Amino acid sequence: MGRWPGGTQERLQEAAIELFTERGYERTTVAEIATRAGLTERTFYNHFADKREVLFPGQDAFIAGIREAVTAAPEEKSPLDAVLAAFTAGSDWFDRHREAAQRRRQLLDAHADLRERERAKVAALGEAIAGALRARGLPDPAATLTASVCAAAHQLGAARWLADPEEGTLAHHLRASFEDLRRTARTW
Amino acid sequence: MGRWPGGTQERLQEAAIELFTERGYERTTVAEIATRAGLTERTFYNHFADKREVLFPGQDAFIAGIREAVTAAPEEKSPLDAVLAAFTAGSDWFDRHREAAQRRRQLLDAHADLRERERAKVAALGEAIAGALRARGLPDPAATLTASVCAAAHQLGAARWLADPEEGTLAHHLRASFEDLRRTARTW
DNA sequence: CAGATTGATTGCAGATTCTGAAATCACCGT
DNA sequence: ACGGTGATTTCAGAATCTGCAATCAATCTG
Repeated sequence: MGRWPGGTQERLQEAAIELFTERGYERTTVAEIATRAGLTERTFYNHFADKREVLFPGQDAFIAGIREAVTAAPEEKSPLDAVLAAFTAGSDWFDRHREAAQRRRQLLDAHADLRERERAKVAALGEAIAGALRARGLPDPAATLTASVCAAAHQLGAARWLADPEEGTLAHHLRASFEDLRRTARTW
Repeated sequence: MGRWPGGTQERLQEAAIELFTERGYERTTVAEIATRAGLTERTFYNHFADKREVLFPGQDAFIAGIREAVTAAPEEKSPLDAVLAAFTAGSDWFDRHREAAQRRRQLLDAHADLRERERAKVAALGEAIAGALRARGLPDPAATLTASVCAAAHQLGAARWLADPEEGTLAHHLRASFEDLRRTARTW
């Protein structure tokens, strides 16, 4: 639609990652990001709620997708299996963007502000899963606790996926983490 | 310690809670909080890293206390029991401040900014527990997963404690939540 | 007791984040 | 050609947060 070159969000994200990598998160201003992308500061805020959000593109859509996948999972599946299936369903997209994910992770690790936002996203993922599990008929407190631990297992799996020198798939590491979870839970 | 009236942090916290309750979080400025406490905006920032932090007094000390208690727990205790004991150890302090905790919770529930900070604190608690469990000899990934689920159970117990019309103790609700956790985990 | 020290508070300047409202711009259908 | 549409821009401004120097009163020191 528009005479403006498309991919505005993408250009802003790329500019942001470049600048954050060059000078660090705090030392780059939103105005600088926008300028590098050939846009203005105000346009940045038309696309992202705040400065941090530029590093979490599509997270809300991802969470919504997980919610729907869990809700729509076959009834006979156990809660954990339903969530694991939802996680692995679109995981090859991440496999195709492994390198970008690694760069992003370095940035998150280096700045407390960004880690705080990430933890909020993880918590939001957990709450979304909890809602979906309740919709499947799992009552509280099981829904809340199961959802929290699934979100934790997802974090664990993603961390191992990024750290794996063999470059195994995300789906593989997610399955392994859920297996570890079951093993660990038996000791509780 | 000084000619200035003591309890500066406490006065700022009370002023903040009052104003947040009256007009909401976004609609009160740091300058207003400081003025109501008889201080200046700059002094507020001498005591709190940012505007949100005024609603999380002593959280870092609390987390440090849990870390130490878990680390120092008797070796024969299971990880879950060690964490539960750490949680319940100082929980009567909260019982004595139940009403304040409820007011605080209402504020957190009403403002996404504040919930984000809370989730970050919960995550920090989880990471502290994970470190303590590793120090006790529990290897990863069990340490990470156990710590996450303990933090989740703590949240659950605290929520029930605040919602309980019978006003049962926090320790009681924490034990109940850990019991629910074990029960739920058996179904995984 | 005068003087130095200390620690908390203050004043001020300024960069930066984020918002609201109105204006601009070019594509698109009619 | 003309108006609608959606994205971008411009502008003004409030609020957050930081750095630095100054102030102030209590306490320590000789």
